[in-house]
Amino acid sequence: MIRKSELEAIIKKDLSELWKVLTPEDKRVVVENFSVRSFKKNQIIYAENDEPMNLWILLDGKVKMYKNGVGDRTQILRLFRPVQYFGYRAYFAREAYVSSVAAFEASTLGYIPMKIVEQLIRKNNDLAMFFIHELSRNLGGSDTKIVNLTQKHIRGRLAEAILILRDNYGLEDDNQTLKIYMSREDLANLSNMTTSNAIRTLSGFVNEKLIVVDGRRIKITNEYQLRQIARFG
Amino acid sequence: MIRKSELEAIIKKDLSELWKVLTPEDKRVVVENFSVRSFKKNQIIYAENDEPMNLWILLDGKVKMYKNGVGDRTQILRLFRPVQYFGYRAYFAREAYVSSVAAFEASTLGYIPMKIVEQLIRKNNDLAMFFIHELSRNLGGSDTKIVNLTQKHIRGRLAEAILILRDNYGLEDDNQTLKIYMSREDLANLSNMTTSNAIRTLSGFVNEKLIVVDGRRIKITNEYQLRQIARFG
DNA sequence: GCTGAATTATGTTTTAAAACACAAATATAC
DNA sequence: GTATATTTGTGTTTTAAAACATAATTCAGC
Repeated sequence: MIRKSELEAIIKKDLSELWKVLTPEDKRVVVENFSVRSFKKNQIIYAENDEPMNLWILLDGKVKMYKNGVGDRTQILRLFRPVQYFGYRAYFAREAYVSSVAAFEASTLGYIPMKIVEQLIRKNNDLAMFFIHELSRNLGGSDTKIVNLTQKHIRGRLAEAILILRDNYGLEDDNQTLKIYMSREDLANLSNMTTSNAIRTLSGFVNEKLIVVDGRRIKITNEYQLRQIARFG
Repeated sequence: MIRKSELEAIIKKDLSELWKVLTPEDKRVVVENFSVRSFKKNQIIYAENDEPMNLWILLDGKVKMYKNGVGDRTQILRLFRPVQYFGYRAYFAREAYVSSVAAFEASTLGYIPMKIVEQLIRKNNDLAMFFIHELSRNLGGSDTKIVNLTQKHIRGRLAEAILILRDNYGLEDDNQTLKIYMSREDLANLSNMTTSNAIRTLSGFVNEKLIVVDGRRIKITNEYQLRQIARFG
């Protein structure tokens, strides 16, 4: 159990983007209704068809949003890093979740009942604009992803996935190594291909000296060329 | 030029969903800033990379939102019918349009500067919730589309496209014929395939007696089977 | 440390869909 | 009403990616 003062410190520090638009009264409501929960690696946070109850806030760790399609295949739709918010879309749409969310690695999450969030939104326009902005950016990304995943070839899709990982999670101190270490299968599910093809194409990039791979560690050595492949591949 | 009283009548009738959440003062602002414009068949309403200026309202006709990808290929992302709203996403995301919108057939559209809409939203929470709801539903649809277009086979994608057209534009009085008459190319662009494959697959459905085709007229004769193909194809 | 499971790797075969080619039918322009 | 362009329709070839098969390697549990 976390003490209330400690909790308030976490919220203030990590929710800054949201926090700064809240009134003192709003802040009190958030603190009263905020909970923290830890998830193990691969643990599911919520699943497709579940009823949306909470606004989730990733405080520490890495999380993937994905959707299961036809015949065992999985598509990773979005990746989250601290401090990002999810779980609100289905609630606002008044429908069940259309995707699942699971932890990539051991992660800490905060959550607030969506009913509380909705009450706050109905009184605070800046908060409403925050969600409008988030939803709008996600929708643009989703529309762009449709075209990338359907029209680009395998090499282009994988190159793009690698660059997305770089943009999302950043690089280690060497300024080259991706800060996320994911399985070939996840890499495949992110870029709409089979695991074998992810492995094969990744090896291709290594042969072409675009990247250096050591287990799950990916080091980008020729970003320019990788970007070319992502654009036209 | 349309008279103000006439304009107000159009707005009240067609914008009802939005209209009913507006205060008298909001309504006055909408009427003052509302314009109407006609578009010919295939005319572009706005294009990718344009700066978003207006909230568009389709009053009459049919409109497609699409995105050009690699090598001439086009993906139709969404279809609109009266009275639906678009053009606001990019403005809220503070980015240029990532897709284009064009008229399928001769259409009439209303538009309001997004600056005005934003001012209204900042004062009216119900209006904010309206856009949150719209964005949320679109985002769910877009995420689902990603999986459908990447994982289903050609037959499944086309079957689904036909059912989407049915849900979007409804049926003629015979309760079987789609109320939209689109080219094989548009049908292909909607379901992520080449025009030849759209033609070929459509012929296949005719042979299997799932549909009857007469030029651009599509009559659904075996909806159950079509739905099966859409689900598992 | 050993054992079984999961992950990574690579070669081969199969297949779905694109690309190409060309003809027929419609639609559009003059 | 004729000419031209566009759309529709089919057959054939090519190709990108999946499916299948089988090791090698790494990881996790006991």
